[in-house]
Amino acid sequence: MNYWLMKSEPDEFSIDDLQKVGQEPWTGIRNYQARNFMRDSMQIGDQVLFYHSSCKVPAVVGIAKVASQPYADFSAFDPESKYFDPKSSPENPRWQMVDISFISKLAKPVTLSSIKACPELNTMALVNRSRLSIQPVTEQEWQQVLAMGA
DNA sequence: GCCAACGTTGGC
DNA sequence: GCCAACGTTGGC
Repeated sequence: MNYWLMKSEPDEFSIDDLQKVGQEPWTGIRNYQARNFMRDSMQIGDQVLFYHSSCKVPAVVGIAKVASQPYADFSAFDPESKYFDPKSSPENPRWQMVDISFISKLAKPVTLSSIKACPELNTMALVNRSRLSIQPVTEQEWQQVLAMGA
C-alpha cells in the first residue's frame, strides 16, 4: 500500500466537504506528474493525507483513501467547467483521476510551518516541491504527521 | 495582492 | 530542440 498527499483549496473543496459527501471524484488535476501518480501508481485502499492549500493556515487536516481505479476526468469534457480542456475528449482523454473517500479528520491540523520545523518532515515534497498538488509520502513521514496530528 | 518557482506553449 | 513568453500555484 502507498501513501500520498493531496492538496485542495478549502474554499473549493475542504475536508469538511469530503466528510459530508463521503466520496468525491478528484477532478481538475491538470499537471502531468500529478496525473501520472493517479494513473500509474495509485491503488484502491492507498492512504491519503488531505492538505488545505492557498488558505490562512496551510495544513494537513485529515485522512482519506483512494476509492477507485483511475478513470477519465469528465470535467475536461464540459465546456461549462473551469477545468474544461478542449484537447481532452472522451475518445482520447488527456486527464485521469481517482475517487477519494473520507476516513477521518486529524484531532488537530498539522500546519505547514510545523512540518517545515520538523527535521523528519522537511524532506517532504510539500517543502521542497511546493507546487506539486499530488505527491508520494513515505511511511515514516506518514507516521510522523499522524503522530503530530493526534 | 505580490511574487518566486516552475510548467507549458509555440515560434524559429 | 531551444528558449522566450506566458500562465498557474501557493506561501506570505
